[in-house]
Formats: sequence, C-alpha cells, structure tokens
Amino acid sequence: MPPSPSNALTTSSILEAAKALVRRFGETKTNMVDIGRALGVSHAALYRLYRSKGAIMDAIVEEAMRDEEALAVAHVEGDGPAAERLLAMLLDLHRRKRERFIGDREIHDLYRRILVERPDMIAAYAERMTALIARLIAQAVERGEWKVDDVDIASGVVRDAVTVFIHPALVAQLIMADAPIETMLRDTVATLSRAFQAGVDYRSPA
Amino acid sequence: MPPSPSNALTTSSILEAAKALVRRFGETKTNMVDIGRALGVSHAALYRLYRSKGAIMDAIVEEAMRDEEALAVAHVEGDGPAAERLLAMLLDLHRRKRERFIGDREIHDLYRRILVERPDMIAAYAERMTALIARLIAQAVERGEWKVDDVDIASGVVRDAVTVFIHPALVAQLIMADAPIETMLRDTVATLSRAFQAGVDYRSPA
DNA sequence: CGAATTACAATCTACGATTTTTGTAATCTT
DNA sequence: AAGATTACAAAAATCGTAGATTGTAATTCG
Repeated sequence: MPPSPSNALTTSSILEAAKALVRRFGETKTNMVDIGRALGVSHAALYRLYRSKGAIMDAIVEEAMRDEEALAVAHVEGDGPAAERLLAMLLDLHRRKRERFIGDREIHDLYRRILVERPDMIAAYAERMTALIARLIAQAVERGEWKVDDVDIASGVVRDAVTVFIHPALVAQLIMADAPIETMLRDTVATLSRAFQAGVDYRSPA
Repeated sequence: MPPSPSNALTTSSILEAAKALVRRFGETKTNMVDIGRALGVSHAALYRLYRSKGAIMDAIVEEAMRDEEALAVAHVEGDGPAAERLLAMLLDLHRRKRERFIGDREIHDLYRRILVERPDMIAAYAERMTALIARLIAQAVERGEWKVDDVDIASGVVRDAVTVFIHPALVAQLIMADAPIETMLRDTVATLSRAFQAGVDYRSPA
C-alpha cells in the first residue's frame, strides 16, 4: 500500500475538505474555490473527480446514508430476539440523527434540502433500509419468533410506522418539542412486535 | 336568526373572501387591500376583526383542522368494529388531504408553511386527534375487542404510526411518488389492530 | 359613539445592476 | 500524456432601491 502523500487529490480528500467547510459555513457559503484552496489546488482541479458542486454535496449525504446503513446492518447481522434487535437498531439510528442535528446543524440542513429535492436518492435509501428490515423479519419468521405471511408488506409497515422517528424534518420537530422519542420508539416497536408475534395475515381479507 | 345582510363585515365573511383569494392567487399574492375590496371595504376595516394578515391565514388553517376533526369525530362516535372504524377514519382523513393537495394546492401550501412555522398550532391539533384515537381505543377495550393496559400510550403509537399518511409534507411526497397509500394504510391498521387484539402490555417490562 | 375611511410611517418585496461563483476550454508543466 | 492552471462565458447570488403592503392613528360619517 503506497504511503498516500498528503498532496494526492482524491474523492475522499475533496469530500473531507468540503465537509469541513460545510460544517463551518454552511452549504451556500461554501464554494469551489475555497474547497480547492483548502487542498492547495485551483477550483478547476476538483472537476476531474466531481462533475459539479452538487455532486460533492450529494456525496456528503450519500456517505451519511451509507454510514446509517452500516449501523443498521450490524443489528440485522447480530442475533438475539428480533424485537430487541429492531429496537436497538432504531434507537441507534435515532441517536445518530440526533447527534447530527445537535452538533452538526449545517450538515443536517444539507441533508434536509436534499431530502426534498432528490426524492430519487431518498427512495433508494428507503428501499435499502426496508430491505434490511425485511431481512430481520425474515430471520424472525424462520426462527419461529414471528408469524407474518408477507415479509415485504410487514417490512413496509415497520418502515412507515417508524418514519416519524427517522425522517430528519420530523425528528427535528420532535427534538425541539422535547418529545420523549426513545420511549415513543420503544412503545411503537413493542406494538409492532406484539402483532408479528401473534401473527398477521396480510393476504387473507378481514 | 337575523337575515345577515350581505354587507355585514364579520370574521367569517372575511375568512371566506380570504380563502377565495388564496385559492386563486396563493398566500403571498393575496393582500389585505384585495381582501377588503372583495368585501367592499377598505383594508383598514379588516383590522377590527383580525389583528393581522397572519391571523387570517392562521384562521383558514384552523378551520381546515376543525373540519378534519369533525370528519374524525363521526367515525369515533359511530359503532362497529374498532379496527374498521379506525381504518375508515384514516382513509377519510387521507382522502380529504389528497383532495386539498390535488384541487386546492394553494391552501395546501399555506397549510404546509404553517406546519413548520407554528408548531404550537400543530401540537394542539395533534393532541386533539390523539384524544379522539384514545376514545376509539378506550371503547374497543371496554367492549373487549382490544386489550391494552395504557390507552394513552396506545393512541400515541397509533398517531405516530399513521403520521406518515397524514402529515401534509409526507403525503405530498407519497402522492407524487404514486405510492399505493390506501393499501399501505390498510396494512398498517391491520398490524396495529392485530397487536391490540392480541393484547399489548406497555407497563410491564419485557 | 361605533364603524369605517383616508393618510401615513414602517416594513417587506420585486427588480435590475453588480459581483461572485460555477463549469469549461485552451494552455502550461513535468 | 496525465494532471494541473489560468482565462473566460454562463449562471447564480447579492445588494441597493423603487414600489407595494402592512399596520396605525387621526379624521370623517351616520
């Protein structure tokens, strides 16, 4: 592995510099010339690795999403009762979001802007997270912990039910209203898990 | 009841005129002079009944909220299985919201602006709706349909789980993404009702 | 005297000129 | 030739100001 000289221009060095500037000054006050200056290059050099400023901003958010996903994967891979792992996963995700909201407001604002302007990115993220939930549910079904006749529907229900605790805009409101989010999350997961434990039939009409 | 002459200036005549203008031109393009003109009075006359333009806009949204509440009350008062009434109520609410979003976009935009700028109004609305859900659940518990040891916690869980289908900003995204919202709502209610039917203990630790 | 009007100050918004920033292309360097 | 730079056109943000809008107070009307 080469010693990676500090002056090598890479996607990740650009991302780090951009993140630092966004954190300090916010997205709009961060410009390409400043990002370049922080790395000791002209702004034009950045365009070799990112085709636009927007692409850099997208990459910052994408990275945050992947980070959340990794957090979630850890819980899906683990063992122990499904209800506990689901709760732990959601609490972890929520705490990560809270940290970002409290300590990293500018990044959080960027996150929120992209949330409304890039439904495609959000949809992809939501789909990946829903797939993780589906895996967790499928495991629980295999082990006989839970009974559901359609894992995909069940995972969609879970996703919708917890969106209020995950969606940045809503989380921001809950935090400002000083809501007992962790308790609410516990109660929601307890309810969902009780339903799955008792067995839910989505395919047979009521 | 007096015949209410068309030239009497009242809170509701102002509200009607303001609503009509907002529907046609949007909130920002609606000004006090125009509202006055529509009623045959000067803009200053309006200030006897509303202390500001903002107060009129608030009142429009407040009215819409009361309208939704009335819709919900009808289902809470009715009889029949709780799960069915809860579903019918949420479907009704969702359809009302969809109508507003499709046919009354300017009012919907006003609604959304106030949603972020007046958390106090939203909190009051959410609390009233949660109280209605609590009544519905309490009935179901009395009748032996459902078993929950804390009706307030249960109603909070329901509120949180369905917020994604009620919150204007999220509904707007779901509609634009062409999501099968009614089916999703059905599945969510089926899950919640299954849990309540099987019995949920919020007070005893797992 | 209650209710509306006109007149007006304070505030807000829309718009055009100016400057910044973005993204590209031609050029330079090693 | 790869990778960076400077130079530049297009797009976007900023800023000052003219004009509109809001809210109030003094005045008029019935």
